[in-house]
Amino acid sequence: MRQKISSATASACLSSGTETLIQQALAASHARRIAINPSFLDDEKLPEAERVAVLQEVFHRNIRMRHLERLAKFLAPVVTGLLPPNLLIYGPSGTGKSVTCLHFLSSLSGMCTERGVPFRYCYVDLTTPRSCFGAFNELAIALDGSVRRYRKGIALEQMQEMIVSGLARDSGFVCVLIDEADNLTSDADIFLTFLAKTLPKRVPVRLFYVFLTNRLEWEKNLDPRILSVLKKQDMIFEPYDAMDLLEILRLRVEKALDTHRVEEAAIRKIAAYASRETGDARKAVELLVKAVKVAEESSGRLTETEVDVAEHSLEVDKTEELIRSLAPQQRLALQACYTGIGKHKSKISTGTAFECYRQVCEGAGMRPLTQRRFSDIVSFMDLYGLVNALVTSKGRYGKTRELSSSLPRQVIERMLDGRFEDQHTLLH
DNA sequence: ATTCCACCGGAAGGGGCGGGCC
DNA sequence: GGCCCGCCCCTTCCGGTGGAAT
Repeated sequence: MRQKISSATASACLSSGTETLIQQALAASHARRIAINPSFLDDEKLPEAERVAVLQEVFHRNIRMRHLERLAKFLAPVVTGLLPPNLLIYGPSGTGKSVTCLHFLSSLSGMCTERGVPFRYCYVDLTTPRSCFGAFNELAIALDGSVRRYRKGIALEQMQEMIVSGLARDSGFVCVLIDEADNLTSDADIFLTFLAKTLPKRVPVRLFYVFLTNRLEWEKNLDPRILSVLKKQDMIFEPYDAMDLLEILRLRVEKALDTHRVEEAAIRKIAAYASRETGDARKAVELLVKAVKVAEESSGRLTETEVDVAEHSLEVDKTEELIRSLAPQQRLALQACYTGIGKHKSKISTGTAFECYRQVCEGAGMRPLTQRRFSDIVSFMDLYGLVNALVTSKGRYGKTRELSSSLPRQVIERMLDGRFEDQHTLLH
């Protein structure tokens, strides 16, 4: 019915002048536009020079000053020709570890050039988990400055030779910044031994390393011999507090948005949300972007209301994304749990949920997993907050986990309607 | 105090698969 | 390109458990 009407209006529009409609839509969206310069909301889209300029400005606003001071204390000897210690920097994601270090190293490099001290730095990004081979690959690419990737299947020794020969012609100081160093999945020891022992002996340059990690316990899993060779200094980056986040957000707002349409209270609220959660600056900017989008689609002003709406919809987006990324069996299990919870109007036991799951599997034409495995999946979903699973004892009637809902109603409805299914089947 | 339920969750082992290595 | 190792997913088995019922 609804479809009929909409197709009827559509054909009417076509005949009566689609162009007018498009113009109207454009004018309306223009009138509500807040993001004048949206690329400033996404660092990835900025050209290198602009990105550096934005960073300069961030650091001019007394953000991360203490950390810059400490970095300077450790690394400044380079300018006078002394080899600084290696650094290990801890801090949760989104606390600006990489950004601060890159900014600092770029300034340091500038000073060294002025004073005629040969210095360069390179950035090894292990954000996506890498094996030992992958790490060598990244390092080789970072050192020789090319974009090519070395072919898989080369022996590790050969990779090491390439790295050595890449540095053989160099002289002066080289700083290697290794981001997310804890992401080495296998044989981290081989990689680090090479960095700490082999490489410095075999190349004429004077090497020092800065490792970044967000796991405090990383160091404990390492071979103590490597640690002693590294002779490193430790530093900690705390999460941003609300005031820092507010400064960062204000800068973005000034650069990217129409400030007349943005209320200060809204920005404060975003900063408060983000600092209450993890103090992650990326998340704060993400929320700002969403709020701007919400505002542009509705009132055309960014106020606290838009921030609340954006916060909620971001939450929904995240859980829906999580559900979409589940393996088929996990998704069936999740569906079964919510079918069961819906049917019984209350908490259900693992046994009941498993029964539902068997039926759902039958409906979907899939072989059900064992109850043991199902139980593991429930634990997993509990861990990720997709269901609440509380272990309770019902005395003589056994011990079980009570499953209850933990998702917003609209997400459950969409899931049970099978609306996530479509995209999944399209993918396959 | 003891029994007993209904499941928890650890351990071990098999099969499949992808990535590292040559 | 092909081999092989290690990892992941899954099953099977089984001892463990908190508290209502007896």
